Amino acid sequence: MNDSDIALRLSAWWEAHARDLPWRFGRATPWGVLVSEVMSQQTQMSRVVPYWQEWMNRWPDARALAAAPKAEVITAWGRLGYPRRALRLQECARVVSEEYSDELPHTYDALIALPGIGDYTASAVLSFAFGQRVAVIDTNIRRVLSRVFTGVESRGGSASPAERALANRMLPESVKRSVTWNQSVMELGAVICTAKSPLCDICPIASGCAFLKADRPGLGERRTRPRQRFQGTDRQVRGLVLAALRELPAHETLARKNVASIWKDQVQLDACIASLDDDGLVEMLPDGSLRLPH
DNA sequence: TTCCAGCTAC
DNA sequence: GTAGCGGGAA
Repeated sequence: MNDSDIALRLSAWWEAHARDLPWRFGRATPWGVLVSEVMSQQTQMSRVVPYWQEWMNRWPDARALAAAPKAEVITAWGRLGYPRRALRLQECARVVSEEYSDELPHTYDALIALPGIGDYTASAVLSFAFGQRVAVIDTNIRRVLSRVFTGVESRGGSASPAERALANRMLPESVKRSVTWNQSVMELGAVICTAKSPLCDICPIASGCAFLKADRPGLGERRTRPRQRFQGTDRQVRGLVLAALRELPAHETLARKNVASIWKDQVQLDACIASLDDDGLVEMLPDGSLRLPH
């Protein structure tokens, strides 16, 4: 199977099996696509769908999100994780509505300059929302291209120059095909060519895969840096603090004694509250009570 | 345990 | 280059 065959098979597989996500198939505005990408950073799409529906229903465009109270934005982010993304998305909305007349810019340089938008998200918006020919490089595409064309697992950390070169080399010349390529390679990585248990039996390009041909060397070995434990970490404590604040009726504050009961270790708790305050996710009042920012 | 459509600050 | 950042699911 040559490169062209692989692209054709993937394209056919995409047509038949693409998940019916609500921001796909031209049903979302460019802003809606961007929101879906930000919500999907380090987060499974299946978890994103209900949040995205609710979010876009409430704030259909950048202008609407820019005008929303911070507390509502943080609350609406719910349990998606990495709540700083919510604040950055709102900052992004502010820039887009004020500097770009509520229309997302169409260039990589302008997109990547927006808060919370990095290389992946900028490229994804250009390809998926604007139909431009750009190599999209995320964890799925890195894994799939590396396996299929190099026969080895991609490594953790940021994409290497070799991986970027590979992604650019394999990107079809045709603008339209390049978009389908990005979509289908990423989708294959998400549902077939997964990290730990790839379903090679039902993979449409198994017969052209160097990784399978080599008997899947190194499958299951740890490729990323060891994860920080969650129990007892600042991340858990920050999550507990925010969860407590989200439960409050709008505009209410959490009294100091209730704040203290969130976590046993008061030193760690205070440090976490300070970092949340730094991030702009909470506000500390002089009397020691706490609330979501306005 | 690892991984998940990453970004940012250091 | 890498630590820190949530929370859920396999």
